Amino acid sequence: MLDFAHRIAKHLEPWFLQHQRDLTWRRTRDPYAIWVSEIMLQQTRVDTVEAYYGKFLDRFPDVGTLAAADESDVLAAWSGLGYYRRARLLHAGARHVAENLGGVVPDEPDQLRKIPGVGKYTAGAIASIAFDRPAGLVDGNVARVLSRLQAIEEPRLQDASSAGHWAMAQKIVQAGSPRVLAQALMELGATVCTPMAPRCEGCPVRSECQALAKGLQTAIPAPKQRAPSPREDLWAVAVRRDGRVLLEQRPTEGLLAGLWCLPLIERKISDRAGAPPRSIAEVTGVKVKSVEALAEPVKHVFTHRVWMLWPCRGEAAIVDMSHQTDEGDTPGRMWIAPGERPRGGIPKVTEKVLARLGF
DNA sequence: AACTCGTGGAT
DNA sequence: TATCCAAGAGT
Repeated sequence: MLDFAHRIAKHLEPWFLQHQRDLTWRRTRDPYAIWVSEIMLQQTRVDTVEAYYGKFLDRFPDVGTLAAADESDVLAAWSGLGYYRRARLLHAGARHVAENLGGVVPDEPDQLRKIPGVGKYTAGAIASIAFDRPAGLVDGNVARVLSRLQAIEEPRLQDASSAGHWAMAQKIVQAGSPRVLAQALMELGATVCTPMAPRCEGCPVRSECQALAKGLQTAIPAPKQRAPSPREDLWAVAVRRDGRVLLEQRPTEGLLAGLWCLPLIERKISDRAGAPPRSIAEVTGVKVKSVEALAEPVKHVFTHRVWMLWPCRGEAAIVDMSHQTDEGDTPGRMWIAPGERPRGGIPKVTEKVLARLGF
């Protein structure tokens, strides 16, 4: 008589081999390429990653190339993908592997964990998927699948940090091909055992599912409540000079750290009659005259806050040309023409506002 | 341990 | 429209 983990594995392996989606990163066994895919896929949907993955690998085809690259170029390739710290950590990780490991991606989870940006999940994913090592992994999909299969109703035991899930995932991937089973657990969660309306009719392990037996498949896992996002109203100041617009680099800490945005200035309640304040007399060291509000605000929703960006236009006053450098301006400051973009990271929110302004 | 960090699709 | 949350990691 097979134990639970072996019964799951027995059903899951043939199901995955027949029903898996054709995803670009499943066409390679290059550990570096799989590593890149896992970083991109953190908290990010498959369809979104597909739009970036091939271009990124074309640009940075191996560890050495990525390690030797400038961070600004890595961020440029990541622009629009979000969670930009991932790009910096991936870059640092490539340097770690190039400098300390001879450019060879390790196959042991303990060694993988030492790579910047590689946590418990990603270490298990690279070890199992790239090297077929019996390393368990628990992401949001696996946590949901295992919670339902075992009808775990305690919220603390449902999420991906649960030690019980890690132990069970380990047992399951060891009961067959780790490479197949690790991906199969996630694929099941992504395509069948979905959060909202699980397709239990087509589930290869429905005979093992205690949640289904108890009618709890939509009650598990319990929905987690999140605090409402505060709204921030900001003036997005388009300072123009000679047909160009001013971008500035955000602070090195916090939201959109180090990325290129239009200068943003708090829009106070007292401003809301419609006019930008006279306090926008200087932006990023550039003197501004004749500030005028433009059209509707750009709404941008982050995980923990909402930005309402109110575009306004100002003409640059006489600029002190001693600020000019060979790169074109002061570090952290850039004038761009329509269609032009600086090296470095540009978040989607910047692109939204630039599009509104015709840049 | 709770919080931070982007974006977009599904419902 | 509002809400959830996705192949998480670092602090």
